[in-house]
Amino acid sequence: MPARADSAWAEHALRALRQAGYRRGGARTAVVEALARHDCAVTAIELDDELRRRRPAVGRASVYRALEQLEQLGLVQRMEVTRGTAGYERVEPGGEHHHHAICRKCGRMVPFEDPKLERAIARLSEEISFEVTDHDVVLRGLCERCAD
Amino acid sequence: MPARADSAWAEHALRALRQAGYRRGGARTAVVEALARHDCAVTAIELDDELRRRRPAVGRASVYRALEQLEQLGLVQRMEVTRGTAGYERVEPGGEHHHHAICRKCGRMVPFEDPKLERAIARLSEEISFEVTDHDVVLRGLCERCAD
DNA sequence: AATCAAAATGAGATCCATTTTTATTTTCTT
DNA sequence: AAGAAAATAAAAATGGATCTCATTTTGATT
Repeated sequence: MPARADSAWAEHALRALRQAGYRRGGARTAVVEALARHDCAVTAIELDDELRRRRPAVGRASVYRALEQLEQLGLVQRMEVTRGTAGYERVEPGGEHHHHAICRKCGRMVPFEDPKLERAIARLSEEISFEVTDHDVVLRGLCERCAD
Repeated sequence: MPARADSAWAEHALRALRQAGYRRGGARTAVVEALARHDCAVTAIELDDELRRRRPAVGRASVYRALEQLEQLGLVQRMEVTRGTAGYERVEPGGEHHHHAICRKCGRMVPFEDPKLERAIARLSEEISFEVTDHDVVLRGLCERCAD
């Protein structure tokens, strides 16, 4: 489980961006720092809300652009959290990562991890004629609170 | 692997709809039959294109409505195929189902199935404090053709 | 068969997350 | 300090999905 306010990840991400040839930029840095503050998936809109009121304000397009670049470098993971809106969360450098159970009623997201699942996916990725770089598992149903 | 043009599924679905209290309706039936013709995920837009030119034409809203009802009853599975667009495909009554590897370059979708993966997910679904009804696994990467 | 309330439908308007455009500012090299 | 390339913000555009509402169809009840 990732720690809250993971500034180690922020440094890691900024370093990786630099190394990938990106120049430094205030908006992108702000997005990285905002992501570091969240311990589970955030939507672009939520990030935009957080960062719009800053001085200087960060534009919506910059948020999306930064998220895309971060995803490209494998620094964040993108997933659909509700119909039509994506959530983003940081990927720990160690490689360990979690997936999510999402409640179809209230939208609550419960993270989980499972080595067996990861192993099955890893094996599978080798077998198919496809260069797999990423995977995403979502369980859907009802959370404790919403279950009848 | 589901057979092409699965009319058994269509009958199954129409029966289930009836049983769920829905009256019969031309648009919904047309959507069911269209889904039965496809052996892998189709987008709502694609279905709309197919059905719009029919006599009588099926409206876009009816396509989305039907898909939502079918999904609710567990008759079709919804998944994100590309950023911001969902794909739908029929769920076989037997319970066997497949997942997809999706190419980030060309969007090509390669279905696969894996009992080990299913088993890992089934076990997991028991363990977490969540009433899991559904799951979705997506592998992303480059397909044979697009791999450098 | 006729009636009627409820359900289903289609066309278009609308919503909303995301992307594109464009003019401006910032970064970094020379 | 100068200039080319990259980054940015604001606004407009895009596009999938949803909503509205007037009309048609369905199926239970006469």
